[in-house]
Amino acid sequence: MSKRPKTANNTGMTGRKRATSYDVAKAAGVSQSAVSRVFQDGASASKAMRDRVVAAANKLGYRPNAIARGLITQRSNMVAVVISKLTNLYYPEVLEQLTQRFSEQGIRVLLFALEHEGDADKVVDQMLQYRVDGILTAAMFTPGQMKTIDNAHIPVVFYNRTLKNHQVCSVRCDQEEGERWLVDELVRAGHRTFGIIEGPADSVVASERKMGALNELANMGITDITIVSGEYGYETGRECFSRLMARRGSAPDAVIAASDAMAIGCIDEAREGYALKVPDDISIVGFDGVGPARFAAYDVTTIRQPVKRMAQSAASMLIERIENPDLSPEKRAFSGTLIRGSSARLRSADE
Amino acid sequence: MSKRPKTANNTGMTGRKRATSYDVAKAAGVSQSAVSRVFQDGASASKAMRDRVVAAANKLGYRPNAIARGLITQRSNMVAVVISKLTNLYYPEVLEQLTQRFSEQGIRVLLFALEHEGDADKVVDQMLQYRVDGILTAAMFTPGQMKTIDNAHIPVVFYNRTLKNHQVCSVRCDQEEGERWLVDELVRAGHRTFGIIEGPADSVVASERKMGALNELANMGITDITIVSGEYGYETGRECFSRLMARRGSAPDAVIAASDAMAIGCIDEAREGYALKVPDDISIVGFDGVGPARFAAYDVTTIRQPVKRMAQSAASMLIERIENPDLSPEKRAFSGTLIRGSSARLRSADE
DNA sequence: TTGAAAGCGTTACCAG
DNA sequence: CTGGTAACGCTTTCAA
Repeated sequence: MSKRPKTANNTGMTGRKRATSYDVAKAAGVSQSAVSRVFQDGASASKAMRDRVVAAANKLGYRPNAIARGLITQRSNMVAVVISKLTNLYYPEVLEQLTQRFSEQGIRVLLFALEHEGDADKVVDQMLQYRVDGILTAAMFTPGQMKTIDNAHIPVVFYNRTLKNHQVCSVRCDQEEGERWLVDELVRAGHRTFGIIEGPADSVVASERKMGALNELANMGITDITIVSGEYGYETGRECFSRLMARRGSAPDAVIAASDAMAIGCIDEAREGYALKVPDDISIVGFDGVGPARFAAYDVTTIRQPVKRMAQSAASMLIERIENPDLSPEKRAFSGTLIRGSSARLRSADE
Repeated sequence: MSKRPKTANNTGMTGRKRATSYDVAKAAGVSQSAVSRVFQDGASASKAMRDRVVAAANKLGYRPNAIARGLITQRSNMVAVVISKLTNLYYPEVLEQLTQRFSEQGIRVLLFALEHEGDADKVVDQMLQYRVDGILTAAMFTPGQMKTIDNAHIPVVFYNRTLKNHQVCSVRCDQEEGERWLVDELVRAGHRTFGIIEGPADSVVASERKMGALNELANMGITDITIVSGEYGYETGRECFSRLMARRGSAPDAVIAASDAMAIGCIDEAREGYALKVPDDISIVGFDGVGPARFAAYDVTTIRQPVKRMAQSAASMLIERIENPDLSPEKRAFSGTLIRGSSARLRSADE
């Protein structure tokens, strides 16, 4: 008989409390350690013992307490996933892939949804309190936040972001390359005057895209460029297009939008507000290759990110770092795919 | 000096391990219980003590271990959120609202993303192991799963679903009422022949919508009805519309689709595949009122669910049940709003 | 207000 | 292979 002070509900399982390994041990007539081993992976337990324990456990509805396990093993088997604007059309797919991949590896996802990329301060504290084994973030951290996280020795993987002056793991789509392709195609198809619809200021992705486009436009000797900016999203896209027209007086040959959602907004505003035909009167391109970009009414010319591969790569990278904390930082960049939709006048692919 | 067997890293904080309340206590020259109290809500601690502890804690980068706390308090402060198809256009907004609301209350979200509604079996086990305080689910549970959950005394709130023969909490949008409105409007505007694009078979929401529409069509004496079915989503919508046309030979007056995404698919297929003008030749309506339904090229006539209110209501309902487990089950039904888009020929609102 | 000590439900280590 | 016992880091009586 165990010397351990008994728990309050040993009087017949009528209580509200859940069964513990002690309850199972008693019911099966074995030691508590034995029960523990039966529910572990590399267990050493005879078949006979295993059967008795499992039977007792089932009868009592016993499940190992992952919280208690985490306390002793120093592994919560939870990772934090940080995402800024969940309604972004693009992130749901990322999130789905991530949770799926983590879940295959027996890792649970603690979700932190930020209103804006800058809101990370409170959540960093939460993540640390919950002792997540790793962090996968699609939002920026400040140097101070990174220091806090590093001090706690928690591996971090950035998704489509990176931190300057700081060695970090990241998985990203090469935004600049993508913009370069778009610009090249547009210029070679004869476009000479450009509008650029820039994304929100606090988004690194947005500024990479803008710089990528601007640099390549400069390379190609294009100088007639008008830039307007706003949040991501459809409504903003429409409004930005109006501002663009107001600023220029007439339509540019092509508009490069920071996201598909903005591109779609531009297309609608061009058609409805200015009676422009897309792509006959104006070419409009986006970025991401998300679902609605494929809707027939838009069929946006865009760069599709290999979301699935990126997400899986990011998850694997984080898991590796959790298992082996001394791995050095690594950056993986994926190329997007040019989607020749019908929202831009490009030369045909085989030309 | 504490009698407690010291931890391995008391030799000067150079180790990799995180600071514990013992470390802080030693650094501040107080007892460990004191540290604990300083980091609690209804604490009783003198200002002097509080200051010393906080100072020491900051120096050591101490954060209370939420896992250990959960073990002793029997409250993980985590809820499970179960969502079936995250890429559904509709769920991201729900998820964003939920996490926001929970986070305000100091509750963390453990996300379980299912591929299909039927995949809940493995995740139920996980939720129980992690001792979540409550479950909010936008996927169905089997009676067996519910029994498991009930045995563990974990409160559950269903989102847009309910369980027959089982008293459960739920928050839903009245799908049948919504379909009734759509049907009424369409019939009163003169539509007499109908196509119904049904959602996936394992979705309760989908079948409620279908039944709502069928019942009201019967009430209105409409008999010319063709039903085709498929998964939710744009591509399926297009394909379903083709099948509908093939089955009927000619276009019906109106098509009632199970979701906005399917409605959008129908619109594109009607236009591109059959050269039909929407809404002149055919009226097409959807359900949900999600973002892309508002894109100008579609402007879907639909029922908008009050997602924000629903999500907040669901979160509150669950929190109440966590705080007071004996509250009786409660069902809340919200009415949607008819959005008079331009994808259907309705009479004007003030007629 | 403060401190000592007893758990919370596991896993890890160590004899047998 | 099995059982006993010491942590894991915290909250919670209970005395002082």
